[in-house]
Amino acid sequence: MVKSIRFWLIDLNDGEFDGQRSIFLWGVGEDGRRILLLDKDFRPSFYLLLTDRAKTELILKQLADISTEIDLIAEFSLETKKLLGRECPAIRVRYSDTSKAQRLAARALRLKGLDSAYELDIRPSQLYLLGNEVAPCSWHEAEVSEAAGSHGYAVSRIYYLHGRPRRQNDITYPQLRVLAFYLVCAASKGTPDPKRDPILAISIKTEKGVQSFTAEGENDSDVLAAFTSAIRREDPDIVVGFRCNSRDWSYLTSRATLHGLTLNISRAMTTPHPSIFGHFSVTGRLDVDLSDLMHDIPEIESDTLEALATYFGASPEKGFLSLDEFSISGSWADAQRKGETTKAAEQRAHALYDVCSKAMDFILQLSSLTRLPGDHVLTAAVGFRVDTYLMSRAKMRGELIPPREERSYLSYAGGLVMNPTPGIHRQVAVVDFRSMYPNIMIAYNISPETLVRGGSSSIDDVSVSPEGGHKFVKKPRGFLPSALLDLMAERKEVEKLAGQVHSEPEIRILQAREKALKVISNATYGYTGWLGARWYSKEVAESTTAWGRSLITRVSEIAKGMGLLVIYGDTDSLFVSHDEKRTKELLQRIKRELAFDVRVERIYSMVIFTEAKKRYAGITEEGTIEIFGLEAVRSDWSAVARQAQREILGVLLSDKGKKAAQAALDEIVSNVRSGRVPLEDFILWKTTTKPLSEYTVRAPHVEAARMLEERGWIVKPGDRVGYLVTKTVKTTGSRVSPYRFTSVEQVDKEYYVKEQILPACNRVLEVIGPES
DNA sequence: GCCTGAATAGTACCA
DNA sequence: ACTGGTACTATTCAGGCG
Repeated sequence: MVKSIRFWLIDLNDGEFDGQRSIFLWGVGEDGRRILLLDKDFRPSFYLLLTDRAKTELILKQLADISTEIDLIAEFSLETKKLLGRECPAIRVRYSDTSKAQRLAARALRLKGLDSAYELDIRPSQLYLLGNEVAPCSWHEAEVSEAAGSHGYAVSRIYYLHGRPRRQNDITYPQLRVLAFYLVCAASKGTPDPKRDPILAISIKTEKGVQSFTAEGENDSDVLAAFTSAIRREDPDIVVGFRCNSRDWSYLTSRATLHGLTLNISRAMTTPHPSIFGHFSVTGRLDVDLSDLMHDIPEIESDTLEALATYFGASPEKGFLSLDEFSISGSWADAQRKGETTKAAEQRAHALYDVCSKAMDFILQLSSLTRLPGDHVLTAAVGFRVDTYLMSRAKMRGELIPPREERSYLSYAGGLVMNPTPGIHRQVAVVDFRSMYPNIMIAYNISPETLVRGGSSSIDDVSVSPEGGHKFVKKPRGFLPSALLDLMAERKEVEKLAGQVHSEPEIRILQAREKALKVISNATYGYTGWLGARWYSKEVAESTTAWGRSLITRVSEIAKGMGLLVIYGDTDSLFVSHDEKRTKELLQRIKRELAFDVRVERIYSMVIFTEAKKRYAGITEEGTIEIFGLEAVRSDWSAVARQAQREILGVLLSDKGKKAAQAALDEIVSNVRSGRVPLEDFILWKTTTKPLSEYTVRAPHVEAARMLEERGWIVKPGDRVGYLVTKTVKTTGSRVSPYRFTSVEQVDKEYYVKEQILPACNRVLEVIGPES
């Protein structure tokens, strides 16, 4: 019996059911039941571009012959598609077997009258999302008939789909079950090694509360078994960890293999398996690694769970209990240590749970917007998010999706950065363009297919970019501008809605939706200059920045023409001398003459510039100090130097004069020399960007990392290395030492005074006149 | 071999 | 692993000097 149901799509994959290839859609029904919907009728397809229409019949026959030869079940049909805006005939090939389809394409492209294959580089489950009105983390309506039994899957119903599900315009989501987990491993010699070091504890947090499984002695097989059954019992929709993709899942799998156990925790009773974007897939559930979230939040300085939790206000009231795996090893038999460690792990599982519930709206909205499944969307880099979003738009418009191509790097000019006027300035307005690059792309219709190659077009029909002289047709609206317009229009609408709605979950969801829209529209310009982009176009990227440079230059000229002082400018912002009346006039003139939206982003009652670009500090009228680019906000400077510079800036910006600042500096220096500073404040943190063996110079942080490696620590690209400069006199080599093996007595304080504190502070003090 | 200034490597910032 | 523009430190290297 066929009936209509509503469901929310959690995850999807393609696999086999009853010996038949099917798309598996894992969802939550309106009644809260966890369900599996099977689409047995979906066949992915790719396209072959037809260059010679007269040969169609012949080509179709040849294609059929090849398929028979390679034993591929395929259907062919002639369709009219668009390629970069131009209509063109294409042969659609519906196929059942991906690798055979690739073989068919390889041979087909040798035939006369065919040119390039499209959409063969996209996975079937992704094609399913793109080609239909189906989106992850969204509500759908579908016609289904119920299958008997649950076939061993962890769902309460299985349905066969009749036709495709249809996405509904509803941004809410059902009550989802979340399970957060945190792993503590023994670390007998540096970084825990799954071959050697057992898992000492796993803490999990669900709606019901916190629970821990701890190893008896060195045997963690019970821990693994308890964790497995806990997941099956709790049946979460979302499994949340921290570094679970880069560490926990493979650690768990390795330990399980060692004990001959199986971590069959997915809804298909399979084990977590590595998938695309360096991600682990737990079929039917969303595996969310919250460490990925930090790439989206630059405000979080250190890349730790504790910093993430603090940012989201999810830390325990009295702070986290310390958890140093290195020191636990060997003392696990001690009941008190064991208890403390377990408590610390529980705090972290709890914090992850809370962070997840606060970040969930954004993750789900981003997934639903881009159509990247909820567990991929955080792991996928910004470029892939834009890529997927554009792919779904292309599909809906009958546009062929361009393949990802190998390209060589070509540089182009970016934003304009002006030389600042050094010194202290009072009453300064920062005027900036709102969403400059997206608006430029819309205004000049900049897109790969609106670009005119060759010079035949009439000058009235095109916009010509400054400097590069690239031409873009004014009509019809381009692919990227139309995407940006939609994104910005929806953003405005969502903003408006958020202002009208007052109930708590709805407001949060709307704000998250807005953030997702913003992320995609802001990244689109950069995306066009990215070699990996399907819609890569250097001309598009460089024209966008060229118009940007021209705009900011004109703003600067207008300001100067009005007798305002232009103190600094970078890309889309301009610092000008401020008084109420003339700033207002400036804005009006810009709007009138340039037809772009500008606003006063900030008014500083005082701002300090050195001679350097991209580095300044200001104080607002409310007394908030903001620092950009200077040492005080650089994570690779020591805390002593950063704090010192911050303090000096504080004195100067509260108008206490240079002498007072100098006095404050003297005190800081003597305090450091007299030795009342903790070790942590001297640590220098730097990130390694590649394997240690690839470094060509003996950089300090690399030397420190090598010392760590000697002691059993594994330093991977992207890891932060903390080190100190010590007094050790060595004839050659460096004077650095990894922080966990250094005592404060070894620290070379003179280095920190002369090479850290004084340069950072003097840079600022030097630009201040003696009388200030 | 030692000193010095220029070139290069490396990182993290701003927009 | 979205872009280019930028500052800054430490290391490395080339060249002058004795």
